[in-house]
Amino acid sequence: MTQKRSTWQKVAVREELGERSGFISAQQLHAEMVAAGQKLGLTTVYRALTDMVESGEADALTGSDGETRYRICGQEHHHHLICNVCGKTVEFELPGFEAATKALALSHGFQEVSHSIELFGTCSDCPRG
Amino acid sequence: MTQKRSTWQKVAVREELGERSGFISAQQLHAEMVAAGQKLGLTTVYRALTDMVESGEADALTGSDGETRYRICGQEHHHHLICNVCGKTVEFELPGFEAATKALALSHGFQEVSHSIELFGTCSDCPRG
DNA sequence: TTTGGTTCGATAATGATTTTCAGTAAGGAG
DNA sequence: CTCCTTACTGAAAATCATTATCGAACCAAA
Repeated sequence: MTQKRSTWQKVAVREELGERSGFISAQQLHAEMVAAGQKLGLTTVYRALTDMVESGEADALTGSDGETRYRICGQEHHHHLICNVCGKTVEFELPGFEAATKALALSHGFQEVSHSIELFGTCSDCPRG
Repeated sequence: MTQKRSTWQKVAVREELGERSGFISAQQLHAEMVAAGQKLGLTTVYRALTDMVESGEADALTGSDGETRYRICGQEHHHHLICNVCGKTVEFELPGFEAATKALALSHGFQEVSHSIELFGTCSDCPRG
């Protein structure tokens, strides 16, 4: 059976991503790793990130510009509070909301409901616009 | 100053979009309009849709597949409940939630907060998976 | 070291969206 | 109504992120 191998490339991607607190695109992450002297291919970075998302190690977030950004995160269900300026991300939970949305969806006849909740703003470290 | 002109193409896109209850991609909308006998360019459809989003006449939603889908909607603040199968969309509001998210964001030092909330599920008209 | 996979990564391909740019047509001025 | 000015149109080319190809590199183990 196909089992995953641990390579220095994958480890490097995981570490590089782990050093950040916000979301970053595959392209950008790759560019910075190359700039830092690590020789790996863009394809590999994409593969490593995709693997991490599948295994629940990272979250993927597709922005309105069509670019997908990634971030290390825990496996528990949570949502994100994201700074528009610096990209800093805070995870949070909203007790009661899960149930409320589910009830609302059911009242409209929807089943197998999932939800996507993201809050965007400017964090205290960044100048206000 | 640059003012907008009204063309039959823009009107046609607005009408075609208005006849639908769910989100649809620019490509798909264009394909159906052409199939229906209307001769207009894909570029024009993109432009018309972008204009409508800017003017608040429509909502744009970028999915995880990188495709942007559009839908006619009112200007009041609302969220969407979307069927994964047929694309049917229901608008809803969540009284109290707006305040809750804002308070949560502020407690983390974030300001100028906006949020994105989408619920996905299978509607009563579609077979469950 | 030979074998049988898995992984790498340069490059080509894909596919949605945008840009170009020359030709078309609103819509106000006369 | 006719003439302009300039936004609009749309076919084709350009972008750009992401994915597919496929031979080379690599790992574990027999």
